[in-house]
Amino acid sequence: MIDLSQLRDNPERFRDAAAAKRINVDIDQILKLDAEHRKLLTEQQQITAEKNMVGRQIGQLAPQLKNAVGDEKLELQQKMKQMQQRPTQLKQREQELSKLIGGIESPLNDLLLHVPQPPDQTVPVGADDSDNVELRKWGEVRKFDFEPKDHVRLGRDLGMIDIERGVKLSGTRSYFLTGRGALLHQAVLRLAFDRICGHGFKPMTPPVMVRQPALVGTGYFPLGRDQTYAMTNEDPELFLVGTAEVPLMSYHMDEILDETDLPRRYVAQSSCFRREAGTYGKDTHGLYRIHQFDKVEQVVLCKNDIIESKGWHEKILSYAEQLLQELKLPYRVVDVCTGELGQGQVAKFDIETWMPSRESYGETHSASRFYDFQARRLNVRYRDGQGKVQFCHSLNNTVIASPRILIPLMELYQNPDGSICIPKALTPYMNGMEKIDP
RNA sequence: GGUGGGGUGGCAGAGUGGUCGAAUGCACCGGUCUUGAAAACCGGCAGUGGGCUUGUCCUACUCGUGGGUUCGAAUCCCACCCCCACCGCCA
Repeated sequence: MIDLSQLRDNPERFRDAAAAKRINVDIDQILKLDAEHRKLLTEQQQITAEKNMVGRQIGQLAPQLKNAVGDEKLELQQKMKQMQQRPTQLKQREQELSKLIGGIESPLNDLLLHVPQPPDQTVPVGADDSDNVELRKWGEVRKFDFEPKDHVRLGRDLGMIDIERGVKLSGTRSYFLTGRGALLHQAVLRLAFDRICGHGFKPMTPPVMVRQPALVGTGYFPLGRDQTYAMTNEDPELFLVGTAEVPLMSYHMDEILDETDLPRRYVAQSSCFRREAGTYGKDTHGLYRIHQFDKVEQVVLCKNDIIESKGWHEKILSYAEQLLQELKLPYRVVDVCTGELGQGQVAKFDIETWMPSRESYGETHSASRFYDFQARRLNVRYRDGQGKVQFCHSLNNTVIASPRILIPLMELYQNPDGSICIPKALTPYMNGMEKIDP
């Protein structure tokens, strides 16, 4: 959620943001409704104030009336009756206004939920991923002196992946990980979890079914609703999360933290569910784009301070990089351009890992910074040193997402004989196994 | 799934129609006292929105949520959400 008073002061900034992020929202309509809303609100509040005042006077009279006798009692009764007329008159107009106000608030709130957070000044301007700016590269891209197999082939030959049976049960973009495939998947997740805990993140196991407020709060609703699986039999409706970011960020919903509690750092592994609506025919091969996967996610809640936010953004990015370096997977970091930013993101760094079968770097990580966008929607605040209540800043990044990370892992570590070496970092998590032989 | 009880400030806990946004205690902050600390005492201590005369200002809303009754609702009525206890079922 953006700050409405900021939008009033500088609507142009939000019009530009909407254009840059290609989000369709009528800023002028918001300004119009807001002005109307405040006008009616003021009128209504004046009426309510008068009504309340008379009510209070009656309240003072009531005990007197109780004790009074004879003429005095009659007099007071009459006075009371007379006084009671005024609030009744006022109430009609008050209710009229209340109806009008309600009629404005719902479309206004709906529009406000669509307004994007403006990107940070430093973000490269652009329309799509071709405008993303590469910041750095790490590692040597492996040149094969034999014909390499892709992960689907490797997975089938080594009994690690069974896509056919996954599809048989659950339809397109579904899969089984089998045998050593399932082990490798668990190993890489556990390594990631342990490493990030080592950086001071609190391990969590969150719910993956959430109610709507968590999704609205984190900014996935209303705009991303069609990407989310809904359990419509439940009342209230439950949704499967697409990332542990949703429950982790919502953990402190409607709370006021103490400044000394910040920063809050959490990590969770969760299954992630994504409908991938509108991607028919895109990335249909293998385990790149699938409906269900597992991910270790890191989130940070920090003070309302831009410098500090940026610092955390760099840090959570570096934690992911360290992990890829430990796994010796070549990657690059890109500064994602304005057109590719989500509604609430002010800046985003993606890590793309080299995937031989795609002959390109493919996105494996995404580190986002929101400033107070999510905290406003989730109402996550803290009391600062001066006792002032402020919205937190929030950030998140992938630590590892699997099986997508198995694509580079399997393809880059393959040998001419069809076997796969297991990276040193993973062997302890594979019960000492160093190689996956045919 | 069934039955019963209950949701009040950071926490505990009073309040069952009338200046109640709410007693009291704890916690917290400031002060007095003290060499210092503790104790004691004094004072402060919710959030959000609107207005303009931007003030130690006015005002509205908030006692789980949303409606209703009433001149007036934390208090009465209805619906929903949640929690607790017991029973049934169960990984």
